[in-house]
Amino acid sequence: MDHVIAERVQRVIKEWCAEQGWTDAPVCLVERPAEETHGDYATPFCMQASKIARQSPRALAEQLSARLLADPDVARVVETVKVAGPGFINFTLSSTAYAEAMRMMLAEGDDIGRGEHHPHPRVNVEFVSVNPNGPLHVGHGRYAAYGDALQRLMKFSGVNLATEFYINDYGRQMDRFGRSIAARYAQSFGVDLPVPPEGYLGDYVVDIATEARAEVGDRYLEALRLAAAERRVAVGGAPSVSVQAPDMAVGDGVYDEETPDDQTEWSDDPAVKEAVAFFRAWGCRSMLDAIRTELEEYGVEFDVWFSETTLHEGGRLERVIDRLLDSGEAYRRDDAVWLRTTSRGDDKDRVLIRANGHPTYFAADIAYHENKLERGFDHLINIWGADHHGYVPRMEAAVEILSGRPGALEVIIGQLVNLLEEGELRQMSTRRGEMVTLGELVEAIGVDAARFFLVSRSQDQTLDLDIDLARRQSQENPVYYVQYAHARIAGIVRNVPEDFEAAVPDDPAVFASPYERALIKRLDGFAGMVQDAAERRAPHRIVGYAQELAADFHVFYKHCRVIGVDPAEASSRLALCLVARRVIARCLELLGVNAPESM
RNA sequence: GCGCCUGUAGCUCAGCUGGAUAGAGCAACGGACUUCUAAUCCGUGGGCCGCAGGUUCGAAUCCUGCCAGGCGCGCCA
Repeated sequence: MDHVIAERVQRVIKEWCAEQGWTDAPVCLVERPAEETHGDYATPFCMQASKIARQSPRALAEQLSARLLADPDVARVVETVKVAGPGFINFTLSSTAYAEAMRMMLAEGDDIGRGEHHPHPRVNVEFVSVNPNGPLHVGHGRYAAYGDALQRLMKFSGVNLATEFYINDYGRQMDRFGRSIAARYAQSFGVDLPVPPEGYLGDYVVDIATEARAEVGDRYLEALRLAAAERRVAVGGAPSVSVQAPDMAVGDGVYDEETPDDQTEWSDDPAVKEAVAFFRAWGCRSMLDAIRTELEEYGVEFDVWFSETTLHEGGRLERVIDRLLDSGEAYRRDDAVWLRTTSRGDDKDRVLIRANGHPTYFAADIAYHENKLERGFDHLINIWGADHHGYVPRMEAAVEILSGRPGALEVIIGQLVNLLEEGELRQMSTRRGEMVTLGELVEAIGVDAARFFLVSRSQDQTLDLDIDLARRQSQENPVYYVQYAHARIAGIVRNVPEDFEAAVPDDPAVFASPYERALIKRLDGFAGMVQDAAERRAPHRIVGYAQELAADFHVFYKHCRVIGVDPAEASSRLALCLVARRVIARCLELLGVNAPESM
């Protein structure tokens, strides 16, 4: 309907401009006015063209509206043409336009709104990508809901796309996690081996240690006794570090390098190292299983799970760094290897290999993104939390160097979730184990409400989530409003007599009410909304659209009966219901929310 | 200090590649169920769109400055 009317109006106006001899006339926009009394469509063309025409916008509009009405193609779908306001031309649609639009939408079936599939470019969307050393928290839930809705939306709009989870299973944080589990394991045997000061103190660490003990018994007990003994010597008899959490948030400025615990480790004894390696691997597998299961229950699945460790083990890092050195994009200075990211807009060059010989996280990320490009992806989308936005310029520069073209990497920064409980801001820390997990949120309000709510706001907006409200809201959450519309339609369809057929008869009396027309117009806007939301990476628009659609349906439902009216009206309304049901179901599917048949 | 994000109704937020009288949900108040599900519908009240300039026929939207909040700025991950 949008295109049908826009094209016809634009053609007439273009012809008219040509007759006037204007070569640089402005583009004629045809849009839906915000105010319903202004008609179904409107164009501000005359205001824009009045300068060239050397006439007032209104005078121009009078001439053009007469011309438009005289055109048979326009007259078919347009009921009235009016000049209004400062010089708008407003149109209202004819009943023929509604009937034609409905026939087209009905014929599209389940594919209504689906974009044409484009095999190129191949797009990779990476999101969530956490260290597997703790449960997912609410912020991850937001990025998961956003990323998954975005990938579903982009696929539906026609993009060739695969999703990916990067497992940060390498490095110091994982070592600390391994030693935290080892300490809990040792403690379960009564050994005084405290959790490291930079370790993880959540109860789930104890659970993992318990599982490990059930599996391996006391196999690592002696090694950890040794670690406890050596450690006591190393700290010179000072009281061992309390098992209680230090009052310290993540990222409070304490440099990791200066943490003595990391420098001394527990012991150089091979048996101790082996024990720590075991608990690190055990914990990683255990957490990863838990995360995968939790995401599945949350309705989020990935095409590829990519382990950072495989980059280090396969010699990939060395290869890519050699390549960068050969090409001159990287260089050596002060015993370190640097990447010349300043050549691509970064503030300063970045270290790839530290003076101590260890690669940085950045180096691993470069190897990883090179791998994505080698796997044939043309466009890489990464969804990161706001706390990583300082990392964006160097990564964009790196991918530009790797791919040879700017813009191959698109980083979408998601803002954080502030949790409010009893009106108080709740600080979160993975290591202290003090946080609201995604699991707790889902338990409180359910998957449907959690996903619907967490994706309902623009991702670049910080989101205040009041836990108490979320708990209470379970009955009045907007998600139920949309689901209820779906269930109501399902009810109608169930109750329709067998011989009923959905169809749009050629009868001017069909779709005469404003309630039916509003619903048809809304449904007609679905395809445009999909394309727009996909291009803008804005799945929250689906939420707004779905609520508006549901509202239009509930009004229709109140005023227009389907069963028990005359046959032409009944079959046309049934057609309207079927299309509405498909579109609501599609919106909910794109959001990862259930579309219930009854409630 | 520099960079990114954000300031819109009592609350949570849409609208931001410029269009007419700025919207929704929640909260408040008043109505509507003999008929396909009342988790619904109808109505009422509620706004210097952070502030000040600029561009434009037209600015919540674009530009500049200021104010306020969040995040970031390491040879950490």
